[in-house]
Parts: sequence; C-alpha cells; structure tokens
Amino acid sequence: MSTWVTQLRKGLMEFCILNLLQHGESYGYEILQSLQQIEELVVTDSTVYPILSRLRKDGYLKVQVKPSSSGPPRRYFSLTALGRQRVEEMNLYWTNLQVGIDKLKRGNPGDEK
Amino acid sequence: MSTWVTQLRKGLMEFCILNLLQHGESYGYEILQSLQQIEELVVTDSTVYPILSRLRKDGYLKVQVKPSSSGPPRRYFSLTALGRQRVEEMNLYWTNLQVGIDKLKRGNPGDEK
DNA sequence: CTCCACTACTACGCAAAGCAGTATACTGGT
DNA sequence: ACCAGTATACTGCTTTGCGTAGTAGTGGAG
Repeated sequence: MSTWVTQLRKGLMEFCILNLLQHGESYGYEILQSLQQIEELVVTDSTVYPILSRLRKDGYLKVQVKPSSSGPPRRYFSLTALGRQRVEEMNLYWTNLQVGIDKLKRGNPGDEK
Repeated sequence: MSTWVTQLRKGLMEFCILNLLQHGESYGYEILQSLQQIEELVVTDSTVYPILSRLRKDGYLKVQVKPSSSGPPRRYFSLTALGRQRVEEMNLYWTNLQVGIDKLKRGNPGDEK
C-alpha cells in the first residue's frame, strides 16, 4: 500500500473502530470484517487487535467474553461512557477538519479575493 | 495536542500542502501561515519543512530560489507534473474515504437493513 | 486424523509529526 | 556601530501507531 495511505490511517483506524462500536458491541474478528468491507479501510487483524487493547486500557471500551460455537471464545467490546464522549469529540474534529481542508482546496480563506 | 490528532495528521499534512500548492507556487514560511489559518491544521515550521524536502526529493515539487526584500532568500515550491497527478490521486482517495467513513457511521453497508 | 475457517495475540521495524535548537538576512532603534 | 526583532530555512531526537510476519487454540468437514 502506498506510504501516504499508510500514514493517513494513523489515528483513523481508532476513529473508525470507535464509530463502528456506536452501533453496539462487537468482537475483534467481526470488526475486522466490517472494516474490510470498505475498500479504503482494509486492515489486518494485527492492526485491529492492538487498537482494541489500547482503547480498553485507556477506558474507552469494556470487554465481555462469550463462548463461540465455531471457534475460541469471542471478546465482545462495547463503548464506555468515556468512549462515547470520545467518539463525539472525534466526530466533531473530523467534521471541522473536512471543512478546513475544503477551504484550503478552494483558495485561501479570507486571503486575496 | 491530543494524541489522536497528532496521529491523524500523519500523511494529512503532506496532503494539505500539496493541495495548497495547487493554487500556485509558494515558500515554506508562507505555506506555514496559510495552514495556520485553519485551526484544525495548526503546525510549526519543523513539521512543514521536512515535508517540503521530502516531496521535493520524491519529485512532486520543484524549487526556485528568489531573493526576499525582508529576509533570507525564499525557496519557492511548485508542483511538478508528477505532483499534480499525485494530488489528484490523493483527492480521490480522500473523497472515497469520507464516503466510506460515512457508511460506517450510519450502519454497516449492505449488512442488516 | 488432517485441514481449514474462526478467533485472538505479540514482536519488531518504519515513517511521520512535534519539540527544541541552530543559522542567516534584513530592518529599525539607540 | 550595535543590538533586538522578525522573516526565512533547516536539523536532531523522541513518540506513536500502522504493517508484516509469526504464534496459538477451537471446532467442523473430509
């Protein structure tokens, strides 16, 4: 994958995963599949699991283990209150960022006219 | 600045600078000021200059030195053909990415309805 | 029994942003 | 002439997250 995409993803993956979990709990493998459905976001499990661990350690996610009928027990992650708050902050930043970049693309904001 | 923003910026700064240069040549100091006008993008020169060097080394930018009446000579950067091509690729990816993330936010694409 | 899909995890390397420091040219005040 | 301040450019070193590759255990199909 091109370097710029690799770099752009930093932070983005976390953002995506948190947004995904807004729809309810899920486990690593499933999250992985969901992300893979979006071409621009394809990742491997070795990218996803560390993020989940980190988010949990930082108190944004909580885990609940449930047995699976087709493999090892699943670890279901869901947002904590802190996590929900964080997603909102991130979404706000993301929105503003898009506005900012749009400005930048169509000419300098309040510069020459 | 929060970690996630720091991380999110990776790759993004390059993207922004290239987009800025689509409006014509500019030099480091000026580019810096332009970026600073957008709150979500504030950077320091030590972030901008390495990117400019890199982009030049990779053939996306070309440089032309011109004397300044109020300081050391300015190094004007402008897009090469390769650079213009790259901006377009990036913009395409960026657009698709936004679509993808939007999908992800409003529920899984083609999943349950 | 063996292979494969499901599920989870870890170690190491790389690349980019951020902080802090260096360097040079010009301008204005004393 | 000197010094301060601003315009302009650059370079370590650190931090952090993604990517690659490898490990490991369960359950079902052949």
